[in-house]
Amino acid sequence: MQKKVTIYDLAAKLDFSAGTISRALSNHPGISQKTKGIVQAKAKEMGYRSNKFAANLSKQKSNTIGVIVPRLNSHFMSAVLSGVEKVANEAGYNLIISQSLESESKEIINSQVLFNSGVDALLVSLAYDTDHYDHFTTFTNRNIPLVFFDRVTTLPGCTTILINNEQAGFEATEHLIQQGCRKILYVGGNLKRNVYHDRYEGFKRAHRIHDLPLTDDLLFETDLSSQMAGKVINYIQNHSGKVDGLFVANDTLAVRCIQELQKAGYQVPNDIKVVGFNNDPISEVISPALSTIEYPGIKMGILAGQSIISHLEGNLNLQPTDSIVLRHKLIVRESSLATTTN
Amino acid sequence: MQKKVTIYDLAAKLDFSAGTISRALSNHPGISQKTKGIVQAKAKEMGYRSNKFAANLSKQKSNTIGVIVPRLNSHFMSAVLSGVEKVANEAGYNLIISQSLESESKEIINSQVLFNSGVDALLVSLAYDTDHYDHFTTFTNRNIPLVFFDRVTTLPGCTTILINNEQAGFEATEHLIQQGCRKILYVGGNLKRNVYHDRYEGFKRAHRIHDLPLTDDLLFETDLSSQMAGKVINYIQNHSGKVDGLFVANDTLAVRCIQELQKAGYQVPNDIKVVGFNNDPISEVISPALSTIEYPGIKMGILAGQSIISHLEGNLNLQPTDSIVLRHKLIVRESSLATTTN
DNA sequence: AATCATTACGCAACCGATTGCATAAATTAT
DNA sequence: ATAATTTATGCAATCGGTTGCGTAATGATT
Repeated sequence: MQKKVTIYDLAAKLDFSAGTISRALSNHPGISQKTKGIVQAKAKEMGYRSNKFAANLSKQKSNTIGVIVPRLNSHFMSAVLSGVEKVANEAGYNLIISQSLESESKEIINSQVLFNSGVDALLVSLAYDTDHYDHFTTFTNRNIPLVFFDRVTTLPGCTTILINNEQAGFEATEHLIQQGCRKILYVGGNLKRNVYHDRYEGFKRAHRIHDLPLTDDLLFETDLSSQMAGKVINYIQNHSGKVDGLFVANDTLAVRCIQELQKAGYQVPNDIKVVGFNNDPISEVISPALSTIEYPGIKMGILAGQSIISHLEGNLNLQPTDSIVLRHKLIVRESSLATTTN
Repeated sequence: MQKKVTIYDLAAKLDFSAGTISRALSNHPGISQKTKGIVQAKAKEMGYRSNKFAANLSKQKSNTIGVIVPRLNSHFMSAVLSGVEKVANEAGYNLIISQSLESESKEIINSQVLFNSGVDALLVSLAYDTDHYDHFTTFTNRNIPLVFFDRVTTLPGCTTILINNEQAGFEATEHLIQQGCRKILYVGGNLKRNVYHDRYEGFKRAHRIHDLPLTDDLLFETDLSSQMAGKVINYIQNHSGKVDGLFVANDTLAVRCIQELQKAGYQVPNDIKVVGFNNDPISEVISPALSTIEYPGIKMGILAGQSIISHLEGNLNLQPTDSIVLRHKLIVRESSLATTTN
């Protein structure tokens, strides 16, 4: 069990004051090069390591960014986190990551824990059922940068990072319409989450613009668990009209739906055309390959990280109330193509 | 900008000493119920929040677990992290997660940063090219629990959590042999990493036991990037013998290989049978569905978390040098089945 | 050589909570 | 009523760096 070396140990050994040691180690201009050299050499020799607790305490800054996501283990989320981590790491920030597991109460607890842990900033993607946002005021009150990504809400002074879900929903739906679909079912998540709500809005706009009647029975709200695929197919089978298109709010569920459809004897895309969302790796692997909306996870993470860090470092090239909208892209694959070419 | 409330503010308002406030808040037995009630009520009223830095500094404990993984964004890793986070969160620990991005130098830096951040324990899955392990002695010297998972090394006093890769490799290979394969190519990662090395050992053992000749040209070492799939197929095409089996060390690459094989005109499983590793979601989606080894990510995460926490809390039901081996399972799907039934 | 600027460093307060020890107050025993 | 306990609280040092301000030492200026 090695004993720890403090600046006081160094000070004693070198006959300097602790203050000088501290400044020498942090390369303060008021310390001579010679002294810095001596101190830094000795520090290395004695295996000195700065105690972050003490430093944080006196600087009132932790160099830590808190993150709350619904779950870690999705392709999209881990891509975002990977991007954030990369940027944060390069800028010398640590990441404390926690999961709300889609529960508002856990989100509240986690945000308080992170607050108490003294994070310098907080990055959040909202839980499935979050209704109130009071737990975030603690941060805004203290001027701690608060950034939302993907599943966002508009809180005064907070940056949001997302794609244009309405437009993406529109494009996906319009594409299906152009491929000949007349009865398209929207399979989404909780409509109070912007992402599912906005996509539905785009879905509706596409119907309006293309003069396609839209009834409430073409909205299927789910919790996005993969078990829902079976229910979706049941719903389709029992539906009065002949559903010929499916716009599913994530690829995982879309793929399950395709599998269930095939099991139930449907041909994709001949009987039903399907478009997913996210461009998850599985979308390229399923047969037929799934048309989807490319959703730039890593880029979103990098931008989120950069935004936060520029806030923190004061390079406010972004107004604190800014909203960053990333480009998305409809990727057309076989699952949605009309077979007019044969 | 709210001002922060300290125990001194509470002490002043309530005319107690700071020590009493501290004890009252932490439910110390030497404080009367009445006082505790008063203090806790006032603390809530004034919005008091404990300053972790100060607490950490005086307690020399951070309630934080550091994690270093090669990358966040893989199905397996995010599953593990999800499990760890769940356990840690429930036990009141924070997780600081960092990526080595498969580079030893970044792993070294990250470990030092985490050390300086005062993590109470460190959980590591090694980078692709890590050769030396000196950067971990800082932790063992200070009796900071160090746990390796999946990509492990044996360091004195460290727990490792993994599956029996040798046996898994054996089973996968034996299965291919039993399905009639005679020339099986092992497509693995860096052989100095236990996981790829051990699977190769199992691969060899299966050959020995089944009296199948094994030559060095049946080992294809890769960096596991998906671009390698093309090279694997080239290699197969130019190979003197007719390769009829493929054992690939992860599903992502295995799926790419299947796709490339199909592009090149091979029939899977008729011409070449394929077994992957990890039971990634894509393995069920590809056609033909990919045989693979089930690899319990979340469970591994949960166990890793529990192991660390029991170390920290002193419930040493595990000897510090213990190694935890999780059960794996060969999942047979179409990609490896002999078509004897038709 | 005397004066003025710089430069290099030390002093000591501070960040906020924890905790061993001492003491005062309340309770019980004699 | 007094001594012996028990209970409740205060005191003050401690954790390890950081930083504003003051001063000594060095060098430049005339």
